[in-house]
Formats: sequence, structure tokens, C-alpha cells
Amino acid sequence: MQTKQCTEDICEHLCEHLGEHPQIICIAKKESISDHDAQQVAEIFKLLGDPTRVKILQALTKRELCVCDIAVIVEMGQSAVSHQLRLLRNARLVRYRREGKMAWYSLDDEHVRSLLSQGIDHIKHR
Amino acid sequence: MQTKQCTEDICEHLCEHLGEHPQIICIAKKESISDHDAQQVAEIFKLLGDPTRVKILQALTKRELCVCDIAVIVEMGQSAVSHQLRLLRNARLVRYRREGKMAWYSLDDEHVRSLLSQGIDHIKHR
DNA sequence: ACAACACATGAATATATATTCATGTGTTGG
DNA sequence: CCAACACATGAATATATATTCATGTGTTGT
Repeated sequence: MQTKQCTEDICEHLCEHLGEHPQIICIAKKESISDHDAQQVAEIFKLLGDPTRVKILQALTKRELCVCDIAVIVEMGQSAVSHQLRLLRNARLVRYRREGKMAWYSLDDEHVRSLLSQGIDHIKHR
Repeated sequence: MQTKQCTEDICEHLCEHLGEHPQIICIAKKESISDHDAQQVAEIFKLLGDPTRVKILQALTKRELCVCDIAVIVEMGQSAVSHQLRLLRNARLVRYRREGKMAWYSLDDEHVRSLLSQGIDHIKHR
């Protein structure tokens, strides 16, 4: 186990433990996404990672819908849908406006529309 | 509650229950994604919905890496990384080749690279 | 042949998450 | 004012998932 030339602080201890290619690790570590960013990115994808929410969001790509309609379309209880919509609202993926008794939901984010359609494309082509 | 003109089978029972806008629901239901597709799409996003896997995949967008390196880069145990890599392998998001003792992993899917960078863009701009 | 190594994997555990049920809040029509 | 309605939400439960620990498999160098 020969120690390689690693001048960076972040790598000093690595060089003691790794014989093969510590310099690659140093570079990769510097290029790597931060914990915070990884968490944030994962948060978004996690929201897209549930079939019920996919159905809800996909339906909302077409038109604004009220909770009751969404429940019928995705064939789920009103409560379940409401809970899911709250998650989507909190993450600002959907927006809503109240009109009397009804709450009308729509997509709040063009990125989401694009991510979603890319996801759908992905499963189609393979 | 008046019944509206809904000739489609799928809507018949809906029209009995809904007074306001059953026709919208009929259309939305026909445009909606299938259970199977929603499941598949969710599956992909679910894999992108974990910070550890985000870090792994992001590191792999730069270069091929072995398990040991990945573990150091994402600051996780070798076992945890191995388990996650198995999930990514099964979903064909990463590919691997063995070279002696080592297993080298790389991205197997340009869609994933694009989804990932879109996810990262998304959190940057807001 | 043997020890060290790189990686994979089964089992166990802890934690997160989705759905349901019951109930709460605010609105509308009679 | 009251009942019906549309939706939100807390609590409970069931299920999924991530990580760790221990161990297994195959490879390399001596």
C-alpha cells in the first residue's frame, strides 16, 4: 500500500487507507453532490415515486380538477387523495384555489410536468 | 342531481352519482394513466427518491467507479452501498462489470442522467 | 493452500409512508 | 338554523424501505 500524492486536506486520511486510486476519489468527492442537495433532490423524486401521486399529477397535467373528481379518477378514497394532495402542496408541486366548497387543484410547476413526461417516456422505451 | 349525457360504459355509474361535471370525469378518466404504467413510473422515481442513491448516481454520472470508492464518496458502509447498487442494477439504471475482485459500476441509462440533472436543476431554481 | 481482499446477501431492526376511519372545519341551500 | 356537502386532518395500522451486522462467495498474492 503506497501512499499517493494527495495534497488536499479532504484526502489525507483516505490516502492512508487506500492504495489504488485515492486521487480519483479525491476528485469524485469534490464533484459529488452535497448532503443537503441530495436530500432535496431525493425529496422531489420521492414525491413522484408513488403510483397514486403519479396518477394525480398526470391527471392534473391535463386540466384543473377538484378533490372529488381526482378521487374518482384515481379510484381512491377522498381522504387518501386529500392526504396526498397535502404532500404535493407542501412541496409546491401543485397549487390550489378554493371556490365555495370546492378546492381546485392544478400543477404549480412546469418542471414537474417535464419530469413526469420524461418518466413516462422512460418506461415506454424499453 | 341531473344525469348528463354519458354514453360510455365507464361512465354510466358515475353519472348516477355525480351531478356537476361527470363528462369531465369521463374524459379525464380516459386520458388517465393506467395502473400498470403509474406503477412503473413510480418505480423509477422511487429509485431516484433516496439521498444515498442520488449521491451514488450523481457520482456515476462523472465516471465509472468501484463499490469501495462509491462507499467512500457517499460516506456509507460497503454493505449499504452494495444493497443500493443491487436495486439500481435490477432496475437497469446502472451496469457493472467485474474485473478481478473489483466490480465497476456505471450508468446504464441516459434517461437517468437526464432525469437526475433535471431534478438537480429543479432544486437550484427556486 | 491460505490469508487478505472486494463484493454480495440474508436476517434483523428501525424508520418512513400510504391508507383507512373517525372527526373537524367551513360553505351552501332550504 | 340546520342538514348536506366538500374537503382537511389526527390517530391508528399495515406495509415498505434503509441500514447494520454477520456471513458467504469468488479472487489475488504469497
